[in-house]
Amino acid sequence: MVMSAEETSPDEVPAQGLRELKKQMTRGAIAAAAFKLTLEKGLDHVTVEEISRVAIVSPRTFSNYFSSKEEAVVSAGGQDPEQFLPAFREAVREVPPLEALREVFADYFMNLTDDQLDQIRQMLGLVVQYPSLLDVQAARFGNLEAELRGVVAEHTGADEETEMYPWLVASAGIAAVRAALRVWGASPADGRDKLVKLVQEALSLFSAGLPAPAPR
Amino acid sequence: MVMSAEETSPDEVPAQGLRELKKQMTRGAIAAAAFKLTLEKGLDHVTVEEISRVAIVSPRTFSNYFSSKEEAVVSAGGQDPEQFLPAFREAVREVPPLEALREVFADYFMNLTDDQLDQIRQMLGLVVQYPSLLDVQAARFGNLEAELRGVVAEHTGADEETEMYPWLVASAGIAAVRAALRVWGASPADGRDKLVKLVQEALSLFSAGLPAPAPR
DNA sequence: GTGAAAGGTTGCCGATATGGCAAATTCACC
DNA sequence: GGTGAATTTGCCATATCGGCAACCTTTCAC
Repeated sequence: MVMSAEETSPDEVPAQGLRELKKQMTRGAIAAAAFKLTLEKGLDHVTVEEISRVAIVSPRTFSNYFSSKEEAVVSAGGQDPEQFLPAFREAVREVPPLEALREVFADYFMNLTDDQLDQIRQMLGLVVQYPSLLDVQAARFGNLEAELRGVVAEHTGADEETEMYPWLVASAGIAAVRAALRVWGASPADGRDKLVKLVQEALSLFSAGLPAPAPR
Repeated sequence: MVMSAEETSPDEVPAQGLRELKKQMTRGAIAAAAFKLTLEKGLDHVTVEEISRVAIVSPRTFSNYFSSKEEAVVSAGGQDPEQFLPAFREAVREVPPLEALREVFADYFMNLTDDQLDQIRQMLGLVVQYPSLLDVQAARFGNLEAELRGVVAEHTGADEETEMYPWLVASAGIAAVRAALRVWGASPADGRDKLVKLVQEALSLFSAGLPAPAPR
């Protein structure tokens, strides 16, 4: 009989060893190079070739990982769906979906390092400056939204094809994060705590039905 | 003395005459060609050159109007921000923002022709089939969202830079439309009325704070 | 009308990007 | 250590992106 094949090592081997690790490092190196060069020289003075040179890969390899320089730049922000899904899956079993989103996102932002926060600020700047980056970022958020939607559908038993609830909840979660990031990004003095507070506030507003503010 | 210069004709001259009109026709012809060819041959078997040939313009002119074939295809869907903004501006003075969105979108979908509805269904199919089209469509929705947000901010006196409310309301409006479209698109038998009903229902759910459905 | 200015379209073309294919290299596993 | 699978790379054909200048059409003032 053959054993389960993942029993090789006791500790932290990601999935299948060196191979996967190097792939992540390559991807990270390319993304980091793209991000750094864009900050330095502006998006349109950066070419795939130069990014590849800095990341020490061939241009052909760049294409294996990203389909455009914009994608590489934006992906330097982190925030892959995998970052949130397990925690969300867990949280949604304990509390209502919107509440679960609040927990998961607050937790994520609360535990960022200072460097990561700085990077997010820089990314916000780039995204505001270059519409093409904004579009790519929107696409990334769209992917995350789709994953969240799937979890909501799975958990509540609602069919994505015929019920809007999963769509609306997932959209609300993403919208909360985006709004919080943008407003936070506008105040350079604000730190991690403020960002967390904004995210929670945004989701609370959704829970409250987005009441219209008092007219002036 | 010179008169106001727009008094030329009694009826429907769009803005500044033939020039603008021809531009819109050119844009429409390119978009229609791109859409039609994509339906017939699939996105990746369509080139800018072919689209241009069908639309009877030079490839160079294609570039003057669209920055990619994806953009041309998606823009065939209509739904430019200009379609909604005036009505929304008006409605938001009478009722709360979410309610205004409900009115405006319901009104828009209710008054579509059958041909337009068919086209929307076809576009939904393409967007589901080709992720790159989905991304471009998301970008377009993003533009509309930004315009709506501006109106909300202007009307409520909330500063987009420092307050999340305009972001959240505009996001909810777009999310409602997207969810309604997708769910509607999954049932080929449903007509205009159903779509309108879905949009209204989605916005009602937002107003109600997205209550979690009863667990099963 | 008529002529001049403004705006749109096009051809030309270089810089880049995209992605198939096969050879070369690297890693996993026995 | 050796073998098979996965990754990287070079080569290269096709396609896109846009600057520039010439050409054509509409607008506007007289």
